[in-house]
Amino acid sequence: MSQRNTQVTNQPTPATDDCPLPEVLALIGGKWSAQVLVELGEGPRRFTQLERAITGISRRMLTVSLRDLERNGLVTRTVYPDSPPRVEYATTSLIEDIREPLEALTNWARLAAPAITAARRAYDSSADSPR
Amino acid sequence: MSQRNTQVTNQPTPATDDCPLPEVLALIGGKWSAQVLVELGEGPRRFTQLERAITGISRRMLTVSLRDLERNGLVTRTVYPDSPPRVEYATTSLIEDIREPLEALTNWARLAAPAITAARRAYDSSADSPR
DNA sequence: CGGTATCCAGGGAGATACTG
DNA sequence: CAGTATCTCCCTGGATACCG
Repeated sequence: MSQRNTQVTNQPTPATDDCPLPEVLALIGGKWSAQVLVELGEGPRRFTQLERAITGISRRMLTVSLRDLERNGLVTRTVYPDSPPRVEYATTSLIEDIREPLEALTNWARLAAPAITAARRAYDSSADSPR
Repeated sequence: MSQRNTQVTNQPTPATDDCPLPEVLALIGGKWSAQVLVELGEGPRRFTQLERAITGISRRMLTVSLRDLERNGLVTRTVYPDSPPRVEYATTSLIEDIREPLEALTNWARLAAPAITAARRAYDSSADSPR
């Protein structure tokens, strides 16, 4: 008898339950995943290409991010039996449909950045003491 | 040389590429922020309203999320000097412009969910042998 | 009602070293 | 070139208790 949860949520359906937005953000919300996707959006890239394009990323985190994206079907990994070894990463068709929303978000970020900075400053100086 | 530095922002911010997508995701990429925004998108809400609408959130995390969103100028907090105390949260105009991209992402999530699940299953079963 | 304060577990992420 | 393997740090987020 696997009883779920002893919570008293007898409400029908909370509006946020069927909202998969947090799950999307979990997919690409990692520190580097978004940048990897953006870079791969330009076209297929090799490992070291990505490593050099994304400032500050380590080999490990690049690997982890790529594996994660690959696991979720967002990028493909193709190994060419060359010497030296050559591996190419590319976005899948799954990505195509979020390119535009993602670009919209990026665009929004550029426009909203000043306001956000101002809001932060105002909040930080009024809420409590600096330092 | 190829210094394309036109801004006077001498902040110690991590000078990533000129792609602010990661920063957007940092704004709303928390576990609950997105759901709070979605809920507030329906209209102004009180604290306990939010707490009950968002299944699984704790008081602390709701407070933290709201404070964070408020600090970044994405939501407002209005205290009415009533008894019992009454506090209302609402989205700011900053949010208006990302409502649509966010909804697009949500929509994409619904459509892509099966493919993602399948990709995960395939990856997990083919990557290597369990055990 | 609308929060804070405190403690604690888990994992995201960095640094470093080694490998086919 | 394209990764793994550890080890560690620290931040996020959960649980609980208390406060104005």
